[in-house]
Amino acid sequence: MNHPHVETESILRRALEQSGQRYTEQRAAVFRFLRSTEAHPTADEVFLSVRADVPGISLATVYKSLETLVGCGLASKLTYGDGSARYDGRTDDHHHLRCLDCGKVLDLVDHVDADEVHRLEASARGFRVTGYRLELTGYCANCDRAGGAPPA
Amino acid sequence: MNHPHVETESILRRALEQSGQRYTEQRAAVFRFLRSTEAHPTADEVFLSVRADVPGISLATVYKSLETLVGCGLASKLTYGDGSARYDGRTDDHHHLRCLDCGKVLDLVDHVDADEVHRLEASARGFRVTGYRLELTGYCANCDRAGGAPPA
DNA sequence: ATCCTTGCAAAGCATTTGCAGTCAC
DNA sequence: GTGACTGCAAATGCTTTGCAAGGAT
Repeated sequence: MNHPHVETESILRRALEQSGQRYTEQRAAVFRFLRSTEAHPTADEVFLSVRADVPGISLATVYKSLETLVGCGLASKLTYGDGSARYDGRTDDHHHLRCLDCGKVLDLVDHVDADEVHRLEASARGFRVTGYRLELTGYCANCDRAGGAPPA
Repeated sequence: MNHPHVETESILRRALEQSGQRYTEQRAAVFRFLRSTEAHPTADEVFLSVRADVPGISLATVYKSLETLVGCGLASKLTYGDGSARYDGRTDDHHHLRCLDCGKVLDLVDHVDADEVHRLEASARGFRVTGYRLELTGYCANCDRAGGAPPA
């Protein structure tokens, strides 16, 4: 943690090299921004923020960069039905809370118990399980307070 | 289970009445088809199948009908990143297996233990949880056999 | 020098919408 | 008879693509 910027840059360089791709200012800026936020931004939000670092960047390049990062395992794409995809710079195994009112996505700081996961895998007969995704839905503190939410 | 068609029809009539909406041949055909399959079809697949019952139906009407059914709680919408949404006529609480190769969605005949769910809810501080969604990903018997899948 | 990447504009695809005619109640 | 629903076509919104110019190795 001594040189966070340098470390981030070399992580990216290494990952790109491994797949025969090139290090560019645009990809670096997108990667840096994703690492700096917990807001799970949409492609457009990434675009708007990254323009501060790289003024001429285009939305198409942001999409391409995000796809590249996901392909390298440096980010993940979260897809919900409503509107656009969101991107997450965290690569460790974790899960999400999603507000049904404002659409905000929060990190869940807990895991499904490993035994429970194995039990579920066992009931998936004839299917080779390689991963899982869990999402709790409900209402965030802000929207709950606003009273826009049914009491379930 | 003596008159499955009749029962299906009255379930739909009742649900529509409750929300001030009308019973139509198109909605009935979409509902019947969703109930008859476990294939988790896309809107387009629903459209193609339902045309056998209601030749003149339009894709827009299929979309509207599916939305109506979801709104009445008679179906649910499954959204993954790849392409189009899928619809599920089952309304009981259950989860899914999704093949990363062919995209097929299967039902998981098991639940997350209730205690485990409560434990996770408790770690979602400041967030009122109203539901959750779990999806196991991997490779179905067909695709696994075909060898198109990395060994994890 | 090679060939990957960018930015632009246009295309693509799933889904939604506006509206006149039709139908359920 | 009234208001909701259908079908058509056009529109929308997110994302991807083709291509010429520029940049990384």
